[in-house]
Amino acid sequence: MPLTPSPEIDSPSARIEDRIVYAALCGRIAPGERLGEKDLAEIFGVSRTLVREAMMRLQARGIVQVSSRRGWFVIEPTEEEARHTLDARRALEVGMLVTLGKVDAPTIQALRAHVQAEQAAIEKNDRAERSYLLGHFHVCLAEALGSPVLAALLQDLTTRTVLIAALYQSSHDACESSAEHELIIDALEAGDAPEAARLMDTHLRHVENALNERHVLSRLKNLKVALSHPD
Amino acid sequence: MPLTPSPEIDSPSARIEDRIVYAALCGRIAPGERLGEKDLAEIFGVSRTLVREAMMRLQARGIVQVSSRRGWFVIEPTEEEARHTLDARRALEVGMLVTLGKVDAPTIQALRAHVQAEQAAIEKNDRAERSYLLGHFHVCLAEALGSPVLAALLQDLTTRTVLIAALYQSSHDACESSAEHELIIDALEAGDAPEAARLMDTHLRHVENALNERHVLSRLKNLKVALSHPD
DNA sequence: GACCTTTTTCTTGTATGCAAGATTGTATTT
DNA sequence: AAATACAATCTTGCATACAAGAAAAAGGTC
Repeated sequence: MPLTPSPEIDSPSARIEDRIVYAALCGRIAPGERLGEKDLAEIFGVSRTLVREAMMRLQARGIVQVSSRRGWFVIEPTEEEARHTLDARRALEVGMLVTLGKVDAPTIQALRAHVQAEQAAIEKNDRAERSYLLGHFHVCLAEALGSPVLAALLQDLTTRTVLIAALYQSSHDACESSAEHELIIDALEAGDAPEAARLMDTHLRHVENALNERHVLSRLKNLKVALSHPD
Repeated sequence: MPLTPSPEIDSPSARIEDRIVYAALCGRIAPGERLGEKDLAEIFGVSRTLVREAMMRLQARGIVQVSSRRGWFVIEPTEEEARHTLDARRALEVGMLVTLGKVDAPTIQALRAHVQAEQAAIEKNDRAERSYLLGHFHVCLAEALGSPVLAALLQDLTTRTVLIAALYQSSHDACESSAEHELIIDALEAGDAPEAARLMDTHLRHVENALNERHVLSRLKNLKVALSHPD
C-alpha cells in the first residue's frame, strides 16, 4: 500500500522519511516517541547523516521535533495545537470540495474501492491497515480532485491527526468514519459539492469533538494517573 | 520585517532557511537559480553541513529541489504545477475564510496597517518590500483568523506563488492586489465571511488569469526569444 | 575546422570524528 | 539517610575527508 511518493523517492533518506510517516500513519509510532539517530541509523543500515536528512525534512513537515542534545521526538501536540491542526484540515478540505468539487465516474469508483478496503480492514480488525486507510482516504480525495499539492499537504496533516487521535485517545469510531467517507463520495457522485463540503465539515468536527469528550492524556499526566493508586 | 519564525529559530540552519525564503519572497532570488552548497556555506560562514540541513527543509517545503550531483535549484514550476499551486491556495484560503471567518476589531486594525504598508511600498516603488508585503498579507490573514497552522502552510504557498509570478511575468498589478486585500478586510469587518471568501476567490483567480494572458516564459523559451533576431 | 576521446574540475553524496551539553549514576559529605 | 558534588555516559551539533558522478575543458584524430 504505497504512500504518495516523496520527491527523489529513490534517495535513501527519502525512504527513511517515508517509512517513518507510514509507521506513524499506521499507529505503530506513538506521539512523544523518541527517534534516536543512532538507533535509526542501525535499523536502516546507514550513517547518522542520512537519518539526519530525513529528520530535517520530517521536522519541516511538522511530524517530528528536536530537543537540543536530548533527542528527536515524534510530535506530541498540546490540546490547543491539536485543535489548530484540525481547524486547518477543516478549512483545507472544505475549501477543496467547494472550489474544485468535480470528479468523473472512474475516479468515484476508485474512491469507492478505497472505502471498501477501509471496511475490509475494519472487518478483519487490522488496526494498522485501518488507521492507515482511514487517514489516507483524505489524501486520495485530494488526488481525485486533481490537486497533488493539496494531497501533499493533507498527507502531513492527516499524519498529525493520527498522532493527535492516539494522544487524546479519540473515541471516534472507525466504522462511523468510513460511513462518513462513503456519504461524501455519494454527494460528489451526485455532483453536489456544497453538500460534500458540509459532510466533510461535520466529519472533521466529529473527530474534533472526540477530543472534547476524553480529556487530555499527556505523557506526564498519563504517568501521574498510572501511579496514583499504588494499591 | 520578520517572517513567521521557523521552529528552533536560533539554530544556524534555520537562519539560512529563513533568509532564503525571505529573499525569494522579495523577488531577489529567481526561479531556477542555482544555490550551491559551497557558495552558501561561504556566505553564511558555516560548513556545508548546515547549508544542507537548510536545503533539506526547504526541499520538504517545496521551495528548492536537487538534481543529483548537479546542484540545488530554486523551483521552476511548469505551467501545470503553477496552476496546481494556485488551485491549492484558492481552496485553502477560501476554506479558511468560510470556516473561521471571524476577527475582532484590533486584528482588523492590524490588517489595515499591513495594507497601508503595502501601499506605502508601492508608492515608494520599493519592489522588494512590495513583493514581500503583498505575499505576506495572506500569512497575516491566516494568523488573524487564529490559525498558525494555515499561516505556516501559506508561507510556503505564497513563496511559491511569488516564484511563479516571476517565472510567468505575471502582469497582475500590485496596486490592484492591494486594493483587493482592502476589500477582503472590509468584508471581514462587516462580519460577512462568505463575501470575504468570494473576494479571495476572485483575487486568486486574477493572479491565475495573469498566467493565462502572458504565455509561458520558461528559461529556455526566454533565451530563444532573446536570441531570435540577431539583428 | 569538426568530431570524438580523455582528463580534469566541480558538484553533491555519505561516512566519520570530535566537541558540547544533557542526563544518569555514583560517591562523598553532612 | 538526604542532599550535593562529581564523573561517566549518551545525545545531538557541526566540520571535515573522501567517494562518485556530471559537466566542462583539453587533447588528439580525421
